[in-house]
This record gives sequence, C-alpha cells and structure tokens, in this order.
Amino acid sequence: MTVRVRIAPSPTGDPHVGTAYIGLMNYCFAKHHGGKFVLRIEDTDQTRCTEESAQNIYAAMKWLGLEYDEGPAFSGMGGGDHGPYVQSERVQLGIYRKYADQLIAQGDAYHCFATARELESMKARQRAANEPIMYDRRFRGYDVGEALKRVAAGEPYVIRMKTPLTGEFVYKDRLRKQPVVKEWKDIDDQVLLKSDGWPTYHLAAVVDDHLMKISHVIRAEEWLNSLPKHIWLNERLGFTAPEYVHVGLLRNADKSKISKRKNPTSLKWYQAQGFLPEALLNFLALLGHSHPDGKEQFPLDEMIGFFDLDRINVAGPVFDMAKLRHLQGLYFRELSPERAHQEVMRAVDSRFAGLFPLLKERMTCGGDFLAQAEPFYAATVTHHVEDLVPKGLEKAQAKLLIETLHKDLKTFASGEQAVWDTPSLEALVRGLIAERSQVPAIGATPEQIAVANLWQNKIIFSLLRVAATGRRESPPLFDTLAQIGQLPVLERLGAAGMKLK
RNA sequence: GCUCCCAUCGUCUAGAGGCCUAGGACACCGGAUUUUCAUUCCGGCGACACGGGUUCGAAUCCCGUUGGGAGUACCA
Repeated sequence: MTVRVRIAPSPTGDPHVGTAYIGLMNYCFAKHHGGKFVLRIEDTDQTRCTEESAQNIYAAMKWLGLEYDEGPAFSGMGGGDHGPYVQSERVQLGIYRKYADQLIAQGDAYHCFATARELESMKARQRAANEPIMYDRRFRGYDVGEALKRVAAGEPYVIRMKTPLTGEFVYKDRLRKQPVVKEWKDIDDQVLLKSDGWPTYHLAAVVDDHLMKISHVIRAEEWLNSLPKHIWLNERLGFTAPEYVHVGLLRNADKSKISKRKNPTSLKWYQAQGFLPEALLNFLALLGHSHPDGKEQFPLDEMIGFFDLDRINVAGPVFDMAKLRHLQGLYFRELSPERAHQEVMRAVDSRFAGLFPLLKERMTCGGDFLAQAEPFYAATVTHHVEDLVPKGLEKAQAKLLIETLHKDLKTFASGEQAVWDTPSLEALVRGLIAERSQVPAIGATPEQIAVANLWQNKIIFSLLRVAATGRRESPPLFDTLAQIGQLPVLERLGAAGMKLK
C-alpha cells in the first residue's frame, strides 16, 4: 500500500504550533515509508476562515522545511492530482453535496429543521436534568416527502447523519492497549451539511480523505470522540476507511490543551523571535517520541530514518519552553559567524519593524536608534521617583494611580478578546479617565472630588509614560505601550508602584 | 453532568515480567575551566499516583480508586 498522509489545518488566526507538531509526525511517517505528505485546507467555516491565514500556513510549512508533496501551490510546494486542496473550492464543485444526497437517498441521513433557539432550550433542559447534552433526534423519523417539500419551499435546514441507535462501536487504535469502545446510543446525529449548504468537518474530512486516497490519518486526540462518526461515514459511503491514529495533545504547563493565553502558539512568533526551524522541529520531535539511541539532537533527515509510529507516547506532553531554548542554543552556536550575523539582523529587523516609524521622527541619524529604542528592548527600566510623581501630586497619590492603572491594564489584558494594540489601549485609557473623573452631582465628599480631579489626561499619560519607559519623553504614548508589549508594560507598572513605597 | 482517553523525577523521556539499587535530557543546586559572563566539564537533588490481584518474580499484565486531559457546536 502506498502511504499517503495529510494534515488538514483550518485557516483561522495564526499558523499553530500544534499544526507543526502533527505535521512533523505525518511528514516523517510519509517520508519513512516513501509515501506522500499532503496539505489540505479545511476552510468550511465561512465566518472564521481567511485567505491570509491560509497563506500563512503555507509559508510556515515552507519555513519549517515540512514541504508538502501535494496541496495548494506555494513557492515550489504543492500541486498534485487529487485537488483542489482547498475545501471551499471543493464546495463550489458540489463534491460534498453529492455525498450528502447519497446518504439521504440511502436513508443514512435526514433533514432537520430545528432552529438554533430550539436547540438551545433543549440543551438547557438537558443540562438542568444532568442528562448527556446531545441532539434529541427530533427530526430523525420525519417524513422524507414532507421534508423535501419544506426544503423546496426554501425553509432553512441542515442534514444530519442517522447513526445506529443500538450496539457498540469498537476500534483498535494502534497506539492504545485497549480498543476504543463506545455505545452508538451515546453518539450524536451530527450535522453533515450546514444551513449555508457547506459541509461540516465530519463530512468534508471523510470525503476528502477518501478522494485524496489518504491511507493513514494521524491526528490529535481531540478527534478521538468523533472517530465512530468518521468510521461510520466511511462505511455508509462505501469507502475503505484510512487507518486512524490519535496522538496526544500538546499541553500548557498546567496540562491543559496548549493555548495562546499560556504559551506562544503562533509559528510566526517563533520565527520572529529568531528560533531556527531546525531547533523547533527537533524540540517537537522529542515530544511523545524519542531517538532509539537516546540522542536528543538530530536533524529532520535522521528523524525520518528512525521514526516509528508505533513508538509514539500518547500521553499529551507539556510544551517546555526552557528545553526548546536549550536546543535552540545548541543549534544557534553551531551557526557560522556569517549565518549568526544574518540571524541576528533578521531578528532585530522583525522585532523592531513597528518601531522605526515611531522613532524616525525623533532621530537625526541611524546611529541614534540604539539610544532611542532602549526602553523598547530593555529587560527592565529604572524609574526615577522625581519623574514618576507628576507636578503638584503627592507621592502617595501617584502610587495609588499607578497601582490602579496596573490593575486596570492587567484586567484588560486577561480579557478573552483583548488585543494589545494602539487603538484598543487608547480607547481603554481614555475610557477610564472619562469614567473616573466624574463625581456624583450631589453628595460627593471632598475626598472623592480630589481623587476624581487626578484623572486628567496630563497626569495619567505622564504616569503611564514614565512607568512604562522610565523616561519623560517617548513616542506617542499608546504606540509606545503597544510596541513595548503587554508583559513588559505590566511588569514595569508593577515595579513603578513598588518604587513609590 | 455525561462519554471517551491518559498516568515513570518539576518537565520531556528510556523501560515490551527478572538486565531496575529505574537510565538519559531540560530545569534547579553545588564545583572545575573561563580576567567576567555565556559555553564546556564534573557532581548533587529528584519519579514508577494509590490499593488489590496474577506470577517464583511486576514500573511492565488484570481490576478498582484517585488524579489529569479531551469531547459534548450549523468550529475545526
């Protein structure tokens, strides 16, 4: 059998380190067996997927050196006879619709007209009753002729799979001692075709894996729960299912699934920081896997040679930045002086790209850059008490304001949707000033009035500027805060507060 | 809540019933080299989650408990 494997990322947000991790395993497995490594873009969520994000994925794979044999054409990679490799293009070809219709015709799927609101109240009821939360199959027995009529009348609907109601699903995952067993009655009648006519992951992935002749699906274990649906779909569609193998998820230090709140997950970040792709790959290779001789540093070529799918450890490994840095150091020190110079210049360039326009106004020649940029790269800044306390204020007042601002920014930064950029920061701080400078029209105490009076642009801006940079002068405040970055700004605000003790 | 998965030092791992007094790496602590620092070298700390079986013998097999994780979407 020809080995053909794929990775199928969804182009939302930045290219993810998890994609690199699963990609590496698939790549090694393919190359080890002389097979093909395919990239497919799963952009069936029209609200979240972007072309830019897809481009970033291609670029990231190229950067890492995980070049795909088939996939969207990009810089010498891709092409192939099983395309198109982007699912939105396949939707236009009517590929998924065809299979959904087949399932309907076979009686293996059905139309469902339940509205989002109805489903929501159903779930609320199930939650309240401590019942499993799943679709109650209310349209499963609905008359097909009736359904077709409503469809023809233009009523919105989805198509759901009609999975068995009894019996057991059993599947042997080669990495697990015990077979995976699930009762069919616990398995949801999942949506296959959404009301916008686009397929969900389940349909699209199964259909494409078959059409692209994928032999092994090596994916993260978050998919294990939907395995029965995928196997069942293969069966009903008359496909020979690929072998499914589930590997552990990358974890944060607290063992939860890796997330950008707790770890840098964007491959663009690692690139911008100046991590070498060889080092990142080598580090990833050590997670869930090991060199047979216990060696820890080895190139991709060598990994291809010893890679053994059966030796993968399924427990989700913690992504340990300290170890990555160690490996990165090993690789970096091996660089020729010329390459190292290049790497440094590249890192400096990308790190300070946003800074040049800001600093340019305040410079007279290129050599001024280092002195001007210092607060933007320094690990810590030194605060002078006399700069930290704006004219006319008491030390204690300044301290209180800084601590309040510190808390405010921290709260802002920990928000789910928080974006640390110039407009957001400006809106936040101006909002705070507007709000806190108000006092009740009647009944305000003199103390309240005194505090409210401190919330002036002049005072607050000055405090933030000095606390964040250690200086009285800087580029425009909010650009400055944005450029310095969330973590250092919060740290420095904390330090400034302490300084005023 | 319900379903499924997982379990060796803080972290990544080696370990396929006797080679285990459990090996390596990162981190941490000490020391040597280095005018300093980094590198490098040497040493130290440090784990089989717990309880029952099976067996002459269990980190390894089985069961239970506990702990952790994932899924539970018209997201992937």
